[in-house]
Amino acid sequence: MVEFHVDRGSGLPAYLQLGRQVREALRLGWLQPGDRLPTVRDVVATSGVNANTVLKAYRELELAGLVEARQGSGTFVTGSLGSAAPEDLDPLRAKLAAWVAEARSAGLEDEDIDALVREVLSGGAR
Amino acid sequence: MVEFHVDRGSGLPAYLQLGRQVREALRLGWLQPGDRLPTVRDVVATSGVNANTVLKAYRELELAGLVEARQGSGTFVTGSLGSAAPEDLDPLRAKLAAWVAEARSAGLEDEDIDALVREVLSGGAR
DNA sequence: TCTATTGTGCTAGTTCACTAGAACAATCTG
DNA sequence: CAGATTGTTCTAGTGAACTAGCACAATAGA
Repeated sequence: MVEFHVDRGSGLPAYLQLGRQVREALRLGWLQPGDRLPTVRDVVATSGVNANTVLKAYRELELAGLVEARQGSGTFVTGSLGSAAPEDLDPLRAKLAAWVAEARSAGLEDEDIDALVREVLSGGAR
Repeated sequence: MVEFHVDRGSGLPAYLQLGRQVREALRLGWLQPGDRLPTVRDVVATSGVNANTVLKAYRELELAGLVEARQGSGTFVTGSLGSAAPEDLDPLRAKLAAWVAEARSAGLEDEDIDALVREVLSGGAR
C-alpha cells in the first residue's frame, strides 16, 4: 500500500504531487499491476486534500493507462512504468547510496546533491 | 551569466522556477557573490514571463539575503549557498557521471534515475 | 435483499499565479 | 547636464487550482 504525503507550500499542485508519487512508486516497483491504490476517501482523510483533487489525480493516471477505477471496489494499477528490471535496480541503488554517503561526508547537503544530479542529467552543459 | 529557461506546464509557478535556478547556480558555483543577474527586462525577453513575475522571484531572493537589487545598475549576488568547496565538487561530479552512465546503459530513463535518487536521499524508507 | 463502501458528478465560491500596461525613481554613461 | 538603463510600483483583470458540500451510481459482502 502506498502512503501519500502532500506538501502544500511546495508550490506544486496537490493533484500533480499525487500523480507523481504514484508514477514514482511504479518506477521503483513499490506498485505493480493488480495493486490497489488508496481509496479516494482514504487520501482525503490522510492528506487533507479535497475529494475532487484526488479524483483529478486518479483520472489523469487512468487517462495515462496506468490505473483503472472500478466503482464500488477501488482503483487498481493496470500499467507499469520503469524501463529496468527490478533486479537490475538493486546494485545500482547500492552504488548510488555509496556515492550519496561520500557526498554527504564531503559536506554536501541534499539540495547540493539534487543540483548536482540535475546538472549531470542535463548533460553537464556549461 | 545565467540563462533562465521557464517551463510552463511543469506546474511549478514561474517565479519559483526562477528562484530555484538561481539557488541551483549558487550551489554549483555558477554564480558567485558580485555576479550580476540578468536584467528584469532581459528575463522578460528571453523567458516570456511578465516583469512582475520576475520581480517577485528577485524580491524573494533578496529577502533570503542572496541577492541585492541596485536601482539603475542591476541585481547582484551577495550571498552564497552550497556547503562544499567547488574543488571538492569535481571528483564527486565525475563519479556521479559514471554512475549515471551505468544506470542509463542498464536501461534506466531519467525519470527512473530521478526516482531512485529521491528514494536514496529520503533514506530508502518505504 | 439490504447495507456499507467505492467511484462519480455537480454547483458555487475562494485564493493565488500570472498577465497587461503604464508610470515613476535611481543610477550609469557619454 | 542629458539620455539610456535599471529596478519599482500600481491597477485591473483572467484563469487555474482548490475547497465545500451534497447527491448519485455501481459494486461487494452479509
